[in-house]
Amino acid sequence: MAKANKRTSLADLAKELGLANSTVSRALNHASDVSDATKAQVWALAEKLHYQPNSLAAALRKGRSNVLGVIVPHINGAFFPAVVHGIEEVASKAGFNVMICQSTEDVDREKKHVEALLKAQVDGILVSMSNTTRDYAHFERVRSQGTPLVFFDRMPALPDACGVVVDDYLGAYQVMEHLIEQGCRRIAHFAGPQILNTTYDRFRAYQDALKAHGIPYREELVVHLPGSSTTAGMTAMQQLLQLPERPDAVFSAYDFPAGGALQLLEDYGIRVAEDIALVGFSNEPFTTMIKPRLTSVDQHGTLMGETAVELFLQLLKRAEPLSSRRIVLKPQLVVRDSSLYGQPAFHKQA
Amino acid sequence: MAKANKRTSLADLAKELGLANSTVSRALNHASDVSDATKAQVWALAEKLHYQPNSLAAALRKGRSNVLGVIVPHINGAFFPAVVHGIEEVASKAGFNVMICQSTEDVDREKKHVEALLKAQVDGILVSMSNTTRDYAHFERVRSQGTPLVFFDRMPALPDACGVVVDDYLGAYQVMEHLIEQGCRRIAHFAGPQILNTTYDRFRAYQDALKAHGIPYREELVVHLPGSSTTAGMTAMQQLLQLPERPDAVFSAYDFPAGGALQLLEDYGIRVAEDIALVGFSNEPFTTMIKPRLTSVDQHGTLMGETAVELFLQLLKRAEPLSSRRIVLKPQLVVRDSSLYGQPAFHKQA
DNA sequence: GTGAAAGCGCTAACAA
DNA sequence: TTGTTAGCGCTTTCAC
Repeated sequence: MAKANKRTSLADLAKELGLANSTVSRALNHASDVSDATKAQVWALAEKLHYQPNSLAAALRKGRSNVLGVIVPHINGAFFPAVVHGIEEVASKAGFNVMICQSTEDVDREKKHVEALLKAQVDGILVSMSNTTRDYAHFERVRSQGTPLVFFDRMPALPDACGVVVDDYLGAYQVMEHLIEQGCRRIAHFAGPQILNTTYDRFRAYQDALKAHGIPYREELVVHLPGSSTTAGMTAMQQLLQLPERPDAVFSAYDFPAGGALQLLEDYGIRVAEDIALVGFSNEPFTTMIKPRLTSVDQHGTLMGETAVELFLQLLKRAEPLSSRRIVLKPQLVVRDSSLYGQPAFHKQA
Repeated sequence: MAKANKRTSLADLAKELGLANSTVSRALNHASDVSDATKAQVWALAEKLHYQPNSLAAALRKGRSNVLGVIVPHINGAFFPAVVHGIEEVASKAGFNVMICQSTEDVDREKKHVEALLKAQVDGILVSMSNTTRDYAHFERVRSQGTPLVFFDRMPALPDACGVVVDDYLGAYQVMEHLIEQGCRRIAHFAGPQILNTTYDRFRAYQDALKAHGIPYREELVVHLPGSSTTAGMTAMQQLLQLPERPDAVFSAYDFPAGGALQLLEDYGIRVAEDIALVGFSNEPFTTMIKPRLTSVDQHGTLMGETAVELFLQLLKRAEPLSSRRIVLKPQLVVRDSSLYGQPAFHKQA
């Protein structure tokens, strides 16, 4: 009877029912101009034969795939997974399937993913740049093809780029004001890659806040992290401890290095909070699990993802390439024990 | 000149060069039976016009998409991201693009993702089941369509299922032997969903190890976690502390609840390790950041992902549905401070 | 080494 | 309400 080796196609249904392909197509797509009887007939057979529409064929014909491509640097930690979650939530409600790709902080992969997504005829691309991305030609290509392109968190310095970011400058500035308020004056900074808007802004805020409060900027108090790992923070902290005069606070551009610093300080018998204040950035879940709990800045990852998709949906609607829109979310400073300078840390009391 | 509103197609190249579509197709695919001159010509024009092959069309025609679908319960924590990383590594080397979907522990989403992947004509599906999955009809459909299906970590109790798991039973058994060796006798267990092979096996090992060592099984020492979060562990620990006699050890089926328990114990002034041993499962990065550092079991996520893809590639080769293959990886007990019962914990010395 | 023609599975004019 | 027809962009026989 049925050919064993082949999936049933729309044409199979049509033939079996003596209907035209177009009628079956309309029936399956709940078109209004098909009799209920026919619809029922078609659907019944479709169920019976386990008919699976071929979305490739539909996409080819329609010129749109209902797929949204997403490129993230990685899915470690909690931030990008949160963004992805937000993206999926809104995208699926809007009828889009999401295709997630990791660049693993590698431009070449990023480029390859852009290519692949374009070839796969995705209806739009959401990107958070890798930290090795220097030129934006691959992004220009996307837009020149007319494919909506929305950045999130990490976006290039292009005047017409569209995207959602968090106000890293503000978040970092608040961290600094908080530390200064605590009485800290020799505040060190663990800096991230200066090529990224995010960590660049955090560094700028560090500098500006110092200046605004009449605290001299000391180059020796800034350590450029080779990565965002715990060990990177341990090495950085070690370097700071070599200084003739120890800093009284460290503002790390990421949480994990701050965690590493905390471990190292403990090894040296230096009490976090009491002897040295410590602040991270990202509000990773582990910040509440360590002692003392780590002060950090929340970036509202889920909201960012949701907003990015909404931006994409707007781009999709209008044909003109929409004047560059940059949505800026407010970060949130979350003060915990680690930054309460001079106060005995919680774990010493227990 | 060129129509502004349309991407250049293979046919455009052919027309422009006065060649047949087929020739251009062969040239682009580096076929051997095309003259080098023609190839060069075609490639030059392709570059010039920024030609992007339409992989949908190719897939439709060829009957294969070179896309591998992956469904994970979530990408929180470090385990599943590690698996995904392993998958991407091997898959991309084999020329496959990976499409990642999260079920968020929701069967309905899992089913929808299966459907979507099938419709998108993926060449195979890799799944780690959600913890709400009870029937496997949607998986049967995949295989009945002839699409290779490989499970990883969480797999259904189907005799012919193919997949890669870690030996959870062994890992848990080692945990128990370790604790018993430390002198623990009132060992509690934070149990995961018993519907999942993974957490079910961890629980079984808990029971079997007790029995093997002549330690009575006490129902009141087992708490079934409502989730794998920190707070779930705090609540569970609180429950255990209500008991007339406190346990001297807790083996948690997940790391995060163990972390939660640790926090709660600290609040109660109960010293982890010294007063009560604590062990988790998964070897999350945070386990080394807390004090005392948490003993755990590593599940080799990356290797699992790599292996899963290799299994998929094997399935793809042979036409027959390959006798069920179940690859079992050895877990690794990582002993840290938290389980050294009776010994003063590291954080008290500093 | 190249071309002509058919068709993957679906949708969308247009006609009836 | 349904059918006819054409074609999305590509690959693949089969000729030449």
